[in-house]
Amino acid sequence: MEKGYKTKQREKILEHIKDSMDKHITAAEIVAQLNEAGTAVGVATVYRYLDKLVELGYVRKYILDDKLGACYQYVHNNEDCDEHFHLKCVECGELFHISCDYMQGIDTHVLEHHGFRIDNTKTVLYGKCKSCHNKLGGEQV
Amino acid sequence: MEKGYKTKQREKILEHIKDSMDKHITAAEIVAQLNEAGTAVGVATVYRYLDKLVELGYVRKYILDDKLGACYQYVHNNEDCDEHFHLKCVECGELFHISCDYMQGIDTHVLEHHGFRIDNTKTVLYGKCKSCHNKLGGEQV
DNA sequence: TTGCGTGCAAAGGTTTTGCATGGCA
DNA sequence: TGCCATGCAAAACCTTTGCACGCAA
Repeated sequence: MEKGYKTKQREKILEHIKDSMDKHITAAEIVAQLNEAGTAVGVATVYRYLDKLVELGYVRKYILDDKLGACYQYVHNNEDCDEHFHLKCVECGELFHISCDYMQGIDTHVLEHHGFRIDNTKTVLYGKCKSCHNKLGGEQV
Repeated sequence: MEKGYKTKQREKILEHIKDSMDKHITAAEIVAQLNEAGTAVGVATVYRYLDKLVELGYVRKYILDDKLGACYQYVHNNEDCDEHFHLKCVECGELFHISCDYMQGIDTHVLEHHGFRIDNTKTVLYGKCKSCHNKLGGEQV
Protein backbone atom coordinates (compact mmCIF):
# COMPACT_ATOMS: atom_id res chain seq x y z
CA MET A 1 0.00 0.00 0.00
CA GLU A 2 1.29 3.40 -0.96
CA LYS A 3 1.38 6.44 1.21
CA GLY A 4 -0.82 8.65 -0.92
CA TYR A 5 -0.81 12.41 -1.14
CA LYS A 6 0.61 14.66 1.50
CA THR A 7 -1.94 17.13 2.72
CA LYS A 8 -2.14 19.67 5.47
CA GLN A 9 -4.74 17.61 7.33
CA ARG A 10 -2.69 14.43 7.28
CA GLU A 11 0.34 16.32 8.43
CA LYS A 12 -1.56 17.68 11.41
CA ILE A 13 -3.07 14.36 12.31
CA LEU A 14 0.21 12.51 12.18
CA GLU A 15 1.95 15.24 14.11
CA HIS A 16 -0.66 15.05 16.83
CA ILE A 17 -0.43 11.30 17.16
CA LYS A 18 3.31 11.50 17.37
CA ASP A 19 3.05 14.09 20.11
CA SER A 20 0.82 11.72 22.03
CA MET A 21 3.17 8.83 21.51
CA ASP A 22 3.35 7.99 25.20
CA LYS A 23 -0.35 7.24 25.39
CA HIS A 24 -3.21 6.23 23.17
CA ILE A 25 -5.96 8.50 21.96
CA THR A 26 -9.31 8.06 20.32
CA ALA A 27 -10.38 9.40 16.96
CA ALA A 28 -12.76 11.77 18.71
CA GLU A 29 -9.93 13.17 20.80
CA ILE A 30 -7.84 13.84 17.77
CA VAL A 31 -10.68 15.69 16.12
CA ALA A 32 -11.44 17.70 19.24
CA GLN A 33 -7.86 18.60 20.00
CA LEU A 34 -7.05 19.62 16.47
CA ASN A 35 -10.19 21.67 16.52
CA GLU A 36 -9.11 23.48 19.67
CA ALA A 37 -5.76 24.10 18.10
CA GLY A 38 -7.51 25.91 15.32
CA THR A 39 -6.94 23.21 12.73
CA ALA A 40 -10.36 21.75 12.16
CA VAL A 41 -10.29 18.37 10.45
CA GLY A 42 -13.32 16.32 9.52
CA VAL A 43 -14.13 13.17 11.42
CA ALA A 44 -14.22 11.10 8.29
CA THR A 45 -10.78 12.28 7.32
CA VAL A 46 -9.37 11.27 10.66
CA TYR A 47 -10.87 7.80 10.48
CA ARG A 48 -9.79 7.28 6.90
CA TYR A 49 -6.26 8.36 7.57
CA LEU A 50 -5.98 6.37 10.78
CA ASP A 51 -7.02 3.27 8.88
CA LYS A 52 -4.28 3.92 6.41
CA LEU A 53 -1.67 4.52 9.09
CA VAL A 54 -2.62 1.26 10.76
CA GLU A 55 -2.28 -0.60 7.49
CA LEU A 56 1.07 0.99 6.86
CA GLY A 57 2.18 -0.02 10.33
CA TYR A 58 2.83 3.47 11.68
CA VAL A 59 0.03 3.31 14.15
CA ARG A 60 -1.43 0.59 16.30
CA LYS A 61 -5.11 0.26 17.01
CA TYR A 62 -6.46 -0.92 20.35
CA ILE A 63 -9.86 -1.98 21.51
CA LEU A 64 -9.61 -1.48 25.22
CA ASP A 65 -13.05 -0.72 26.33
CA ASP A 66 -16.30 -1.96 24.99
CA LYS A 67 -17.94 1.39 24.65
CA LEU A 68 -15.65 4.33 24.08
CA GLY A 69 -14.34 3.26 20.76
CA ALA A 70 -10.94 2.37 19.44
CA CYS A 71 -7.71 3.90 20.62
CA TYR A 72 -4.70 4.63 18.48
CA GLN A 73 -1.05 4.96 19.32
CA TYR A 74 1.98 5.80 17.25
CA VAL A 75 4.62 3.12 16.81
CA HIS A 76 8.12 4.57 16.99
CA ASN A 77 9.88 2.11 14.90
CA ASN A 78 8.42 -1.06 13.59
CA GLU A 79 11.64 -2.88 12.85
CA ASP A 80 12.51 -4.30 16.21
CA CYS A 81 8.89 -4.61 17.24
CA ASP A 82 8.63 -7.55 14.98
CA GLU A 83 10.46 -9.81 17.33
CA HIS A 84 8.72 -9.36 20.60
CA PHE A 85 5.24 -9.33 22.06
CA HIS A 86 3.28 -6.36 23.25
CA LEU A 87 1.29 -6.20 26.43
CA LYS A 88 -1.21 -3.41 26.88
CA CYS A 89 -2.65 -2.67 30.28
CA VAL A 90 -6.36 -2.03 29.96
CA GLU A 91 -6.29 0.12 33.08
CA CYS A 92 -3.44 2.54 32.71
CA GLY A 93 -2.90 2.05 29.01
CA GLU A 94 0.80 1.44 29.34
CA LEU A 95 2.40 -0.61 26.60
CA PHE A 96 5.03 -3.15 27.55
CA HIS A 97 7.39 -4.76 25.10
CA ILE A 98 8.41 -8.18 26.25
CA SER A 99 10.93 -10.40 24.71
CA CYS A 100 12.20 -13.64 26.15
CA ASP A 101 12.86 -17.18 25.05
CA TYR A 102 9.52 -18.48 26.17
CA MET A 103 7.60 -15.89 24.24
CA GLN A 104 9.87 -16.34 21.29
CA GLY A 105 8.71 -19.91 21.22
CA ILE A 106 5.08 -19.01 20.81
CA ASP A 107 5.47 -17.96 17.21
CA THR A 108 7.19 -21.21 16.46
CA HIS A 109 4.70 -23.30 18.36
CA VAL A 110 1.68 -21.73 16.74
CA LEU A 111 3.26 -22.04 13.33
CA GLU A 112 4.21 -25.67 13.72
CA HIS A 113 1.23 -26.94 15.62
CA HIS A 114 -1.52 -24.71 14.38
CA GLY A 115 -0.30 -23.65 10.96
CA PHE A 116 -0.66 -20.00 11.80
CA ARG A 117 1.95 -17.33 11.26
CA ILE A 118 1.68 -14.68 13.96
CA ASP A 119 2.39 -11.08 13.09
CA ASN A 120 3.89 -9.47 16.15
CA THR A 121 3.56 -5.98 14.84
CA LYS A 122 -0.20 -6.30 14.82
CA THR A 123 -0.68 -8.45 17.88
CA VAL A 124 -1.27 -7.09 21.33
CA LEU A 125 -1.97 -9.04 24.50
CA TYR A 126 -4.45 -7.26 26.73
CA GLY A 127 -4.61 -7.49 30.47
CA LYS A 128 -3.61 -5.79 33.68
CA CYS A 129 -0.11 -4.82 34.64
CA LYS A 130 1.21 -5.53 38.10
CA SER A 131 0.74 -2.10 39.59
CA CYS A 132 -2.78 -1.70 38.29
CA HIS A 133 -3.66 -5.12 39.54
CA ASN A 134 -2.37 -4.37 43.00
CA LYS A 135 -4.02 -1.00 42.98
CA LEU A 136 -7.38 -2.58 42.33
CA GLY A 137 -7.11 -4.96 45.21
CA GLY A 138 -6.49 -7.96 43.02
CA GLU A 139 -9.94 -9.48 43.07
CA GLN A 140 -10.39 -11.49 39.88
CA VAL A 141 -8.75 -13.47 37.20
CA MET B 1 -26.48 -10.77 42.61
CA GLU B 2 -29.55 -12.95 42.53
CA LYS B 3 -30.85 -14.87 39.59
CA GLY B 4 -34.20 -13.15 39.29
CA TYR B 5 -37.40 -14.52 37.84
CA LYS B 6 -37.56 -17.47 35.56
CA THR B 7 -39.30 -16.60 32.33
CA LYS B 8 -39.91 -18.31 29.05
CA GLN B 9 -37.62 -15.86 27.24
CA ARG B 10 -34.72 -16.39 29.60
CA GLU B 11 -35.15 -20.10 29.36
CA LYS B 12 -34.93 -19.95 25.58
CA ILE B 13 -31.94 -17.65 25.56
CA LEU B 14 -29.98 -19.71 28.02
CA GLU B 15 -30.86 -22.90 26.19
CA HIS B 16 -29.63 -21.44 22.94
CA ILE B 17 -26.34 -20.28 24.40
CA LYS B 18 -25.76 -23.67 25.92
CA ASP B 19 -26.44 -25.32 22.59
CA SER B 20 -23.81 -23.09 21.04
CA MET B 21 -21.34 -23.84 23.77
CA ASP B 22 -18.60 -24.83 21.34
CA LYS B 23 -18.43 -21.38 19.80
CA HIS B 24 -19.29 -17.84 20.65
CA ILE B 25 -22.22 -15.95 19.26
CA THR B 26 -23.35 -12.36 19.13
CA ALA B 27 -26.48 -10.91 20.64
CA ALA B 28 -27.84 -10.33 17.15
CA GLU B 29 -27.35 -13.99 16.28
CA ILE B 30 -29.25 -15.09 19.32
CA VAL B 31 -32.15 -12.83 18.45
CA ALA B 32 -32.18 -13.95 14.83
CA GLN B 33 -31.90 -17.63 15.58
CA LEU B 34 -34.57 -17.61 18.23
CA ASN B 35 -36.72 -15.69 15.84
CA GLU B 36 -36.28 -18.31 13.16
CA ALA B 37 -37.12 -20.96 15.68
CA GLY B 38 -40.44 -19.24 16.22
CA THR B 39 -39.57 -17.88 19.63
CA ALA B 40 -39.24 -14.18 19.08
CA VAL B 41 -37.43 -12.37 21.86
CA GLY B 42 -36.73 -8.67 22.01
CA VAL B 43 -33.23 -7.36 21.49
CA ALA B 44 -33.28 -5.46 24.76
CA THR B 45 -34.22 -8.59 26.64
CA VAL B 46 -31.32 -10.49 25.17
CA TYR B 47 -28.82 -7.78 26.06
CA ARG B 48 -30.19 -7.38 29.55
CA TYR B 49 -30.15 -11.06 30.26
CA LEU B 50 -26.69 -11.55 28.77
CA ASP B 51 -25.37 -8.84 31.05
CA LYS B 52 -26.82 -10.66 33.98
CA LEU B 53 -25.41 -13.99 32.91
CA VAL B 54 -21.99 -12.45 32.55
CA GLU B 55 -22.24 -10.99 36.02
CA LEU B 56 -23.31 -14.32 37.40
CA GLY B 57 -20.39 -15.98 35.68
CA TYR B 58 -22.39 -18.32 33.47
CA VAL B 59 -21.37 -16.63 30.30
CA ARG B 60 -18.17 -15.05 29.09
CA LYS B 61 -18.13 -11.94 26.99
CA TYR B 62 -15.52 -11.38 24.30
CA ILE B 63 -14.61 -8.15 22.61
CA LEU B 64 -12.69 -9.57 19.72
CA ASP B 65 -13.62 -7.52 16.79
CA ASP B 66 -14.05 -3.83 16.48
CA LYS B 67 -17.12 -3.88 14.34
CA LEU B 68 -19.40 -6.86 14.78
CA GLY B 69 -20.03 -6.34 18.42
CA ALA B 70 -19.45 -8.47 21.46
CA CYS B 71 -19.50 -12.25 21.41
CA TYR B 72 -20.82 -14.43 24.17
CA GLN B 73 -20.06 -17.99 25.13
CA TYR B 74 -21.42 -20.25 27.78
CA VAL B 75 -18.97 -21.35 30.44
CA HIS B 76 -19.54 -25.00 31.29
CA ASN B 77 -17.88 -24.94 34.54
CA ASN B 78 -15.57 -22.36 35.97
CA GLU B 79 -13.04 -25.01 36.85
CA ASP B 80 -11.86 -26.35 33.55
CA CYS B 81 -12.05 -22.79 32.41
CA ASP B 82 -11.52 -23.17 28.72
CA GLU B 83 -9.32 -20.17 28.59
CA HIS B 84 -8.27 -20.31 25.03
CA PHE B 85 -6.50 -17.99 22.66
CA HIS B 86 -7.88 -16.49 19.53
CA LEU B 87 -6.07 -16.26 16.26
CA LYS B 88 -7.41 -14.00 13.58
CA CYS B 89 -6.23 -14.14 10.02
CA VAL B 90 -5.62 -10.66 8.69
CA GLU B 91 -6.29 -11.87 5.17
CA CYS B 92 -9.49 -13.86 5.28
CA GLY B 93 -10.66 -12.67 8.65
CA GLU B 94 -11.32 -16.11 9.97
CA LEU B 95 -11.13 -16.56 13.70
CA PHE B 96 -9.44 -19.65 15.09
CA HIS B 97 -9.74 -20.83 18.65
CA ILE B 98 -6.74 -22.61 19.97
CA SER B 99 -6.41 -24.26 23.24
CA CYS B 100 -3.50 -26.49 24.10
CA ASP B 101 -1.08 -27.00 26.94
CA TYR B 102 1.59 -24.83 25.45
CA MET B 103 -0.72 -21.89 24.98
CA GLN B 104 -2.20 -22.48 28.39
CA GLY B 105 1.23 -21.82 29.75
CA ILE B 106 1.47 -18.36 28.29
CA ASP B 107 -0.83 -16.81 30.84
CA THR B 108 1.16 -18.36 33.62
CA HIS B 109 4.50 -17.45 32.15
CA VAL B 110 3.58 -13.84 31.56
CA LEU B 111 2.12 -13.55 35.01
CA GLU B 112 5.07 -15.06 36.78
CA HIS B 113 7.89 -13.61 34.76
CA HIS B 114 6.44 -10.33 33.65
CA GLY B 115 3.86 -9.55 36.33
CA PHE B 116 1.14 -9.14 33.76
CA ARG B 117 -2.27 -10.75 33.92
CA ILE B 118 -3.55 -11.51 30.43
CA ASP B 119 -7.23 -11.14 29.65
CA ASN B 120 -8.16 -13.71 27.06
CA THR B 121 -11.51 -12.21 26.39
CA LYS B 122 -9.89 -9.19 24.79
CA THR B 123 -6.75 -10.70 23.33
CA VAL B 124 -6.46 -11.74 19.74
CA LEU B 125 -3.29 -12.88 17.99
CA TYR B 126 -3.13 -11.57 14.45
CA GLY B 127 -1.35 -13.17 11.57
CA LYS B 128 -1.90 -15.33 8.53
CA CYS B 129 -3.56 -18.71 8.51
CA LYS B 130 -2.06 -21.55 6.57
CA SER B 131 -4.29 -21.37 3.52
CA CYS B 132 -3.93 -17.63 3.13
CA HIS B 133 -0.22 -17.87 3.55
CA ASN B 134 0.06 -20.49 0.85
CA LYS B 135 -2.28 -18.60 -1.39
CA LEU B 136 -0.15 -15.49 -1.22
CA GLY B 137 3.03 -17.29 -2.06
CA GLY B 138 4.45 -16.80 1.39
CA GLU B 139 6.33 -13.54 0.99
CA GLN B 140 6.43 -13.03 4.72
CA VAL B 141 4.84 -10.92 7.37
C1' DT C 1 -50.40 -7.79 45.00
C1' DT C 2 -45.66 -6.44 44.22
C1' DG C 3 -42.16 -5.44 41.48
C1' DC C 4 -39.23 -7.59 38.12
C1' DG C 5 -39.14 -8.75 33.12
C1' DT C 6 -40.49 -7.72 28.47
C1' DG C 7 -41.20 -5.34 24.10
C1' DC C 8 -41.10 -1.48 21.37
C1' DA C 9 -39.26 2.46 19.78
C1' DA C 10 -36.28 6.13 20.51
C1' DA C 11 -31.89 7.67 21.77
C1' DG C 12 -26.91 7.06 22.39
C1' DG C 13 -22.37 6.63 20.59
C1' DT C 14 -18.84 5.38 17.21
C1' DT C 15 -17.60 4.50 12.57
C1' DT C 16 -18.65 4.32 7.58
C1' DT C 17 -20.29 5.95 3.20
C1' DG C 18 -22.03 8.89 -0.80
C1' DC C 19 -21.30 12.79 -3.21
C1' DA C 20 -19.68 17.16 -4.63
C1' DT C 21 -15.76 19.98 -4.05
C1' DG C 22 -10.93 21.01 -3.37
C1' DG C 23 -6.07 20.24 -3.80
C1' DC C 24 -1.70 17.41 -4.74
C1' DA C 25 1.33 15.90 -8.25
C1' DT D 1 -5.22 17.35 -16.05
C1' DG D 2 -6.32 13.30 -13.38
C1' DC D 3 -6.97 11.33 -9.43
C1' DC D 4 -6.85 11.32 -4.55
C1' DA D 5 -8.37 13.60 -0.26
C1' DT D 6 -11.70 16.28 2.25
C1' DG D 7 -16.05 17.73 4.40
C1' DC D 8 -20.58 17.38 5.32
C1' DA D 9 -24.44 14.99 6.35
C1' DA D 10 -26.78 10.89 6.20
C1' DA D 11 -26.62 6.18 7.16
C1' DA D 12 -25.23 2.02 9.41
C1' DC D 13 -24.19 -0.39 13.59
C1' DC D 14 -24.40 -2.06 18.11
C1' DT D 15 -26.15 -1.18 22.55
C1' DT D 16 -28.78 1.24 26.07
C1' DT D 17 -32.81 3.42 27.98
C1' DG D 18 -37.71 5.06 28.95
C1' DC D 19 -42.12 3.66 29.44
C1' DA D 20 -46.27 1.01 29.65
C1' DC D 21 -47.79 -3.50 30.05
C1' DG D 22 -47.43 -8.41 31.39
C1' DC D 23 -46.26 -11.97 34.27
C1' DA D 24 -43.65 -14.62 38.09
C1' DA D 25 -43.80 -15.40 42.89
